[in-house]
Amino acid sequence: MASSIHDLARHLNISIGTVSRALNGRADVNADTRQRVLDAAKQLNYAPNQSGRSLRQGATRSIAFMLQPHPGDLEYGEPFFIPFLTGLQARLAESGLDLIVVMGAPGDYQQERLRRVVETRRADAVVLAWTRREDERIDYLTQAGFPFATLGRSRSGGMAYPSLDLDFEKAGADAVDRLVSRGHRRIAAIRPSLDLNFGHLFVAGYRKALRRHGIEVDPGLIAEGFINEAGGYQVTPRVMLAKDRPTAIIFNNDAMALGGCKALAEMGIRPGHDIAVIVIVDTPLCRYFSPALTGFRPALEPMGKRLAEMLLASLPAFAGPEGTRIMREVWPLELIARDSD
Amino acid sequence: MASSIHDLARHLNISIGTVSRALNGRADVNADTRQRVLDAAKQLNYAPNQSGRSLRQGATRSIAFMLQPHPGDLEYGEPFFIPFLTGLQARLAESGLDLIVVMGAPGDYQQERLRRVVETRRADAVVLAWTRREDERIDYLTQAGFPFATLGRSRSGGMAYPSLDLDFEKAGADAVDRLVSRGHRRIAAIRPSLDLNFGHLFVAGYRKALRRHGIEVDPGLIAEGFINEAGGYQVTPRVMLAKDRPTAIIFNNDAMALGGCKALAEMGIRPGHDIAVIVIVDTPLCRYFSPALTGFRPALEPMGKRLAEMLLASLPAFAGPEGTRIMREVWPLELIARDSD
DNA sequence: TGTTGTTCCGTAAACGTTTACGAGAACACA
DNA sequence: TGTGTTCTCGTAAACGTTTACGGAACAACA
Repeated sequence: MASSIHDLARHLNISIGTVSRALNGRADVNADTRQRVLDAAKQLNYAPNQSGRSLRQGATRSIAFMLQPHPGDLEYGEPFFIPFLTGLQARLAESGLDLIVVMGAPGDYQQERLRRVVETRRADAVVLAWTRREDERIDYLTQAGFPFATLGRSRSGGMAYPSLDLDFEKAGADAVDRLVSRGHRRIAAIRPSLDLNFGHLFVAGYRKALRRHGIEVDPGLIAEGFINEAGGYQVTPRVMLAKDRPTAIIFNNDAMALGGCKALAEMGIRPGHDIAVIVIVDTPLCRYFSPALTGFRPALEPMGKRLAEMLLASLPAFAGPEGTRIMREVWPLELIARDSD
Repeated sequence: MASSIHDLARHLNISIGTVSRALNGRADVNADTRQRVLDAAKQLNYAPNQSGRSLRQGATRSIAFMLQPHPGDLEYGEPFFIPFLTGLQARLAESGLDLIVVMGAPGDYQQERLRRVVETRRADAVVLAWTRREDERIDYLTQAGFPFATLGRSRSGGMAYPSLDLDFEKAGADAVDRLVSRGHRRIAAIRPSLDLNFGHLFVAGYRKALRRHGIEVDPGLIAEGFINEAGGYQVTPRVMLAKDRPTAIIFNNDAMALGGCKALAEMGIRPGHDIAVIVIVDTPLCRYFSPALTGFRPALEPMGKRLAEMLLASLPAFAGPEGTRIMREVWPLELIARDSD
């Protein structure tokens, strides 16, 4: 089954050097020799051995993405990344690169897996997600001189790498603006750990907008939970027990909102009627929930494509004009108004 | 940064052969030579180049899993697999194997990507999911003699491979039993394409149980939709317009149920009050939905571990006693009774 | 004829490992 | 002293590629 370049050479009675050159489209090979090689390759079902090629070229032609279940949540994972990965893979494939996703264990913060990928040279570059405010992965990669790009910002690594993020800060502010314009002044925020940079940004925007409207930020209206259904469920009652009850809640994401709405329902509070609800990162769940939840929709697949482009531009082997090396982009989050606020 | 076995040898003034033997724990190397090598390896931050090793050994020490967004759904993907992959990766890591997930484009049915992985020898074995009733991927792999295992059954490939599946047929039947015992006789089923084997199995169990109870199967109460929120939303009204309205609906999975409940809500029908709802594959969403949805919970992470074990047992390099080669297991689905039925 | 250039191809080294083979040293034993 | 055994290590080949280099064949031109 496994036919090598030697098989082709023997079959055609030419040297392996010529076969390789023909396969790789080099100029110094006769046109019909090339054709014969190509035909034979098809006939013998030839495909280059990736290990041999990588070894010789010092490049694997593949990009690694690290996927990891939420800490504290082994039940279900993050559907968020699938469309992003689809876009990423599509663009990388255009340049002949494979995308491989390496799974990490739930708790280990990826450090070990990352080292393993880098040191055993399993990939030519890495794409990071779930960036933390201070992110040791980024420090490690910059210090090791290994190419990478991130989905999400961080303060680590001197920002000398391509990164693409969503404007969670603006979304947080927009959510507040919208609620205030509808008469709300007691607005709660349910967020994940501030260590997660998007959580930090969301709350930063939320605070800023409140102040702009002359509303004092009440710490009792901000609560932190695990970034899943259980987190929202546990934490939402806490803000509802504040002296002066909130009339609106902004949730970081769909899962937290789902858990939160469950808690509200158990307290006899109906989202969309008795309280306004907005979620920052919109998903199909928000759309099909009853009431349909107002949220901000990210363009995940285009983002995947774009980050691939930015990463490619930073790789010497693919770089275009020198000027376009490091890029940092922040994409807007589009408000989808529905029934919950 | 990248230190090779030659660097170690030069540094210690011994031959690369000895270094390699020391690193690989072979017997014919002096105890303190080994210790010196190990120390130097740590000091020089040595990690074996994966390409070199694979090339020499003819094995990559990694297993591939194919992940692919739903056809017709580029918005969000399948969180189902994350805990499964976590279990898979954990068990594989114990045997020194890496798990890589290769992303496919949404439409391409994986055939091309699969060929690519196999022919370029990027992995030593493959794990397949979303098995179809007749699955050309399985045919291809068996015919190519490439090791693999599947999450889900199929009729393809002569069953000469390890596979692990959930008992969707029994779950379908159990759901019917439960509903009948609560007085329902008009029970609808919302399913995905019958080509997806779990969809087929679920409906088979549903039909069988109905007949056992002497209830005629009404084709008007079975509807097919995309296996996502939109699918459930589109298709649910169809069964509700049957002459003799159903009093209960069984949904294939959470996303379809979410869409279906939305459609019901718009018709003024309240799940748990006006109609009973059960979903086959339970998720946290079911638990936190209002009303909480009765469903059947799979043990995803243990399943990942188990399938890894079965796959390992089928690989010559890892096989234990010869007798334990091909295994096929079907795991039960545990009913979680909640408020929706 | 001699020189120069072009086109095409073969040779061989190199990438970083693992491993079969053999050899030197040390030791045991008669 | 001679023989055999054991321990330890070095040598070199091999895995499947890519590619620098050089050479053969031929054409063009003076």
